[in-house]
Amino acid sequence: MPFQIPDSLILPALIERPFSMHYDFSDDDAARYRLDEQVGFLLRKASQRHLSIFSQNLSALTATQFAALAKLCELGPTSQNALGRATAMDAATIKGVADRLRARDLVTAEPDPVDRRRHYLIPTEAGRALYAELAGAALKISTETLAPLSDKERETLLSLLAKMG
Amino acid sequence: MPFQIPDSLILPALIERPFSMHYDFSDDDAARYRLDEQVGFLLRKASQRHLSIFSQNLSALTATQFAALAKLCELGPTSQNALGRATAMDAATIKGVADRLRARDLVTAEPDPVDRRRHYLIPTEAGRALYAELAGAALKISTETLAPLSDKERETLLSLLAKMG
DNA sequence: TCAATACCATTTGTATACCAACGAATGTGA
DNA sequence: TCACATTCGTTGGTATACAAATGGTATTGA
Repeated sequence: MPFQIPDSLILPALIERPFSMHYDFSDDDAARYRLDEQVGFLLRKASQRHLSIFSQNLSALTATQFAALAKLCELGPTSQNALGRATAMDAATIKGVADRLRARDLVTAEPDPVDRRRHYLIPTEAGRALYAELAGAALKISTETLAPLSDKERETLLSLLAKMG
Repeated sequence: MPFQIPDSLILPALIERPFSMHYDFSDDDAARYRLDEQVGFLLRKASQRHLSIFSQNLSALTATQFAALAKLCELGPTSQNALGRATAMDAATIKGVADRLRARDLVTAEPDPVDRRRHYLIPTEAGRALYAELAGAALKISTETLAPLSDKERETLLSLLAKMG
């Protein structure tokens, strides 16, 4: 690690500020901000890496489509919006995902006899078979995503992510 | 928490399998798979929450646009693709982001005198001013995203995410 | 019962995100 | 010098993701 000249010697911001600032931060935020250390950037990069591993190991479906199919197989017949809530997709997003799953005959829609607004989504035989066939690969993808971490670190990461909600 | 009937009593999968499987997993992967425990799903949900906090606290730019502008202010004049690499965006993505920043006069493009393929991206005065103005909010967003965690947990999470690449 | 409210599914519009392909320019090695 | 590969920026296509608006339906409360 080479010697780092501190920002305070490089950036004249702290000197050239005769008046008080309009926000609540004591130091020069622009100088302190490091993109590579922000949690949002690290989350985005980790997600990108995961999705890359996913598509390499499971090309039949996207990660989102697999999530919807898996949850639907887990829950059984579910309305479209309810499936969206269970998979963290808003109504507009789950619509597109469900459409693409239906176009491939992995899912069908049945009108709800009680509530005429609703349509149940139901996995087809082909959908259940594909899920059963791919579940192993999906588990392997999770393992591979966490491969850089030790067993204890994996557990820690998952619990911290869950805690962040 | 009401009593939960264990899956083994509901799902006949473990009983109804007379032959060996075609893949390497000893148990019924489809029955073992829980979307809510997979790292990819947890990463997606954490990112969603972060982006929601971001847009609530900083509506002038998207998180991606702010990331590109911040990195450009940090690096100085940079070719478009190089900025994309520095911010984890591929060539097609950074193109759109740079176009939108240029449309708002936060960034300009200058031809590279040595390499006629390249254009330098350079933050304008307005771009630097906006970055300086918003950097504090961006730091606050990171803090708020990590708010459910203790100080020690925050540090742990960031280092584990960084370790995952 | 009826009006206000909430929910369901859909549509439109914008913004990432990535793949694949492309022409132009640059770099390389023999 | 010249074929080859690489890089740069762009384009077209597909797939999330979310905001906002809409029409239809259901629920609720006075």
